[in-house]
Amino acid sequence: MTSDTDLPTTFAPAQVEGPLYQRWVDRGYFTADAKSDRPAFSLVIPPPNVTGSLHMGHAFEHTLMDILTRRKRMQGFEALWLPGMDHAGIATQNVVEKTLAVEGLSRHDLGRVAFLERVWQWKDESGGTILGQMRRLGDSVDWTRERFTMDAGLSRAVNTIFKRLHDDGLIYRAERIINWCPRDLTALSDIEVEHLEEDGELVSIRYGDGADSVVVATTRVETMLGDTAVAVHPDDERYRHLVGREIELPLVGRMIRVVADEHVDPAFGTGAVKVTPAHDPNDFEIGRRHGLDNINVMDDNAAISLPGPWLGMDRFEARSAITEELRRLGRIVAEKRPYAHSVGHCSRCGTTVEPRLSLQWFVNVAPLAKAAGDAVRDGVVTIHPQSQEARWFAWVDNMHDWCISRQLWWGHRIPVWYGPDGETVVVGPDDDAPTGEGWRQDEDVLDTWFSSGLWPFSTLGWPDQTADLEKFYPTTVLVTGYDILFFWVARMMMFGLYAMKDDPRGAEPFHTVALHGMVRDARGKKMSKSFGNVVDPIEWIDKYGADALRFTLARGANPGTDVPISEDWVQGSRNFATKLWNATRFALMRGATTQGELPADLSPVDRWILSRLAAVQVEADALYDDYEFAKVCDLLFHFAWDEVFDWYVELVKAPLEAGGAAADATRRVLGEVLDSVLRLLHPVMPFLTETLWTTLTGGESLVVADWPTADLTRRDPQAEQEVALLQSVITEVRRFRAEQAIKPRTRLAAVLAFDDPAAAAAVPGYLGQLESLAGLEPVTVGEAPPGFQAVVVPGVRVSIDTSGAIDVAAERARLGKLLATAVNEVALAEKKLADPAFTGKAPQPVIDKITGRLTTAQADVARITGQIDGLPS
RNA sequence: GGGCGUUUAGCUCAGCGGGAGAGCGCUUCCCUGACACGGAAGAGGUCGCAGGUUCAAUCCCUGCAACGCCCACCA
Repeated sequence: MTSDTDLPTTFAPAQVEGPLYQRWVDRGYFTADAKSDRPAFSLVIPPPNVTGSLHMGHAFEHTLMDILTRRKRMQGFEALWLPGMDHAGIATQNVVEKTLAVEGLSRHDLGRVAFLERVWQWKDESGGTILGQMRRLGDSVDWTRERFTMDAGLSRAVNTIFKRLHDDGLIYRAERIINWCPRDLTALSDIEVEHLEEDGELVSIRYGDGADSVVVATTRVETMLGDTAVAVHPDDERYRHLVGREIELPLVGRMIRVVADEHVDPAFGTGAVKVTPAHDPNDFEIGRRHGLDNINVMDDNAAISLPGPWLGMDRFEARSAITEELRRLGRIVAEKRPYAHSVGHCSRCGTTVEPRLSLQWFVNVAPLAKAAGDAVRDGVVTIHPQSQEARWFAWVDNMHDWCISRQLWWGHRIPVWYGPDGETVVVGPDDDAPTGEGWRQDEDVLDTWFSSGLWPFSTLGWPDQTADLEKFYPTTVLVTGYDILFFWVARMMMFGLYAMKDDPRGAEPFHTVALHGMVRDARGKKMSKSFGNVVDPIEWIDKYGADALRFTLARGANPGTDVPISEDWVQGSRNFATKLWNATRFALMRGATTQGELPADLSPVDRWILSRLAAVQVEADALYDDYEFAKVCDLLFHFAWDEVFDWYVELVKAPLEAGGAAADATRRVLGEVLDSVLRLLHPVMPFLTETLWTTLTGGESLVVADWPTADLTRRDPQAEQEVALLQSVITEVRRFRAEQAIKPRTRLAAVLAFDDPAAAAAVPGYLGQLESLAGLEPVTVGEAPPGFQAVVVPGVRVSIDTSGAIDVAAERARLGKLLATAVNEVALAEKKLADPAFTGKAPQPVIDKITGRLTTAQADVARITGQIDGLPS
């Protein structure tokens, strides 16, 4: 009766996973064919500069994408990841590769090396960031800006979009106030600036003298050197006499104008504002309106550049020095310290950002952002979960122009050339760069999000009309974290909608944005180096298996919310994996098979589990479709473990022992159920299910197997009811035994009697199961002899031979508790039903439900009372 | 300064107008020939606080509190 299985007795993930992965790759399961006539399912996988590195968050993201892809592939789609790490050709990755080369690693080590993380986290002795490191490595690595090379395809795409936007007037070069990082020596876009609440100072200074004086306040005293005006509100009576006149700027001695501008809030402070057009965005706008001069007072390092006593002094030193001097001159009217206000910091290195006038390249985002907002508003693109849409609109509808030039060492150089006579030429993808004396290319590189924003189509060969682009654009879904909604998703939307606007298939880069949360530790804390709670996914994969880690991540993946993860959970998943392994092994030993048709004549237990399977399949499909991975995992976990393994397999043991046609049928059903369960679980536990499934079915691979579809004709409410009754009989007897402290090995004789025909018809068919699962032996049907103790469930009385030796007190206590809840239930239901307000207004189904509840509760009361009365005194 | 979210069992989280759920942890019993990474039976919550709407509120509304996140050019 025991058949051979290929499964080792113990489950060792490592021995299963590596070889399988290689086999899938070798057979091309991970490549997609643009020419196939299968429907396309494509998703965008973030380039490495987006995901950062192969840390837990990356593992999480990969897990979600792979879950989607595997299921879709099984459902008959041509599934494509765009384009996977192997094709990544963006600038950052080149840097990374060179870095890895220095350490003697290759890209194939990516799975084990948290590569980019390392690059970003590098600090030299002075606390410098990546820049310093690159300079340090400069001797051994050839990566100067000029010689930097990029993937040709991406380069072409970047140049194409740049030129198109420029020619449409959507990219321009201008002097604007930008966020400047004096440490990294580069401009930053708005979202690269992190605002932090800080204790600063608010200093009120008197400008001008006598009747022509006015008090202004500032948190950045040093900028006063560049003031070119004082602004007041046009309707402010207090200052009306000053408007248009000039007053003297202290320390500097320059005469500055008093201007009237709507921007000034007369109720704030003194109602007068110092205007520094070169160091404040608001002031810059005021300056533009009034034709003021822009005086830049700092150099790239944020040291004072204005000739005078403070020349060369750092901005913060200058702040106190200048304050001191003003105080000496009696110019300071008030000082508020500490003054809490928020200050911008470089998101890369933490340095306080200096708003500063600078000549940079910008994208005019208004029309692009509007399109991005409309796409979601019009339902062309769906953001999932929907609750995140609000954030999207708030952002997209209020976006400022995007500063895209960076003074960094890596990145895609701006495709603009300047001629000796002031010419400016934007070089398109098919143009030759101008040559000759005096021509030079713009020194700056593009914001990394500029090239990343092209990802969905540049990776498909755009601007060429490739077969890939034809088939896979627009992509089906983008899976990514809510933290980069604005960084990356927004850029892809803007570029996609713009660049592909003439595409008949649709311009949007993806139809659905599925947002997930951040991976956190067991206490819900963000994983971070400083907390010391960062876990390398490889560590847990080695310890518990990739399936265990993946199942854990998937099981925590509620859309849009963060995922706490801890070793305990991974252990739990590993336990589930082991359970699956052992259960399947057992089934194989008992001859479970997937060969042949399902027999028409099945036992109620077989019909029950098939019925449940059909229900679970329907539910699982709906959840998978809705990106509800946590719920899918939960559903399948409980169906497999509780229903299939703990009940079905146990109930079926006795019939299988008995043999015959019924046993053959059950072997087939067992095979059928496992087959489907393994398929359903494959997306979330690919390695384990592949091994088990191929052994069970002899099939080639789950990767190319069909997704199971629910057979609704198998739904069988009667069988479900019957088994539910059986389960409650067994459970009640077990509970009785446990409370009576009856040794598990002790076999007790029992006699069954029935209170309703359905039970009388069903239960006698399960005497074998009652014996093995409830520890009863022998079990007969008939009149209960005196002295037997009755365990009663609705419809069935099980009289058990306890040889008079039962713990009456314990039993009385147990029954008393049951009675109390039943009595309570009756009272509650009666009260409700007696209330005309309830019966008058509640919907009929609810009333029926309560009525039904009352009936059962009343029956329970009678039943339990009878039991208590039957107890020996 | 705006906006959003969270508050349910010891921990991490589901649920969301009509009988409080899961995983882990905990208690008791059991090494029964698939599995002790297991099996069986349990304990544990006035669903943040205060009002309101409703026949009915953990679920809807209002206020409050705590925590968290995002956004922000108010000197």
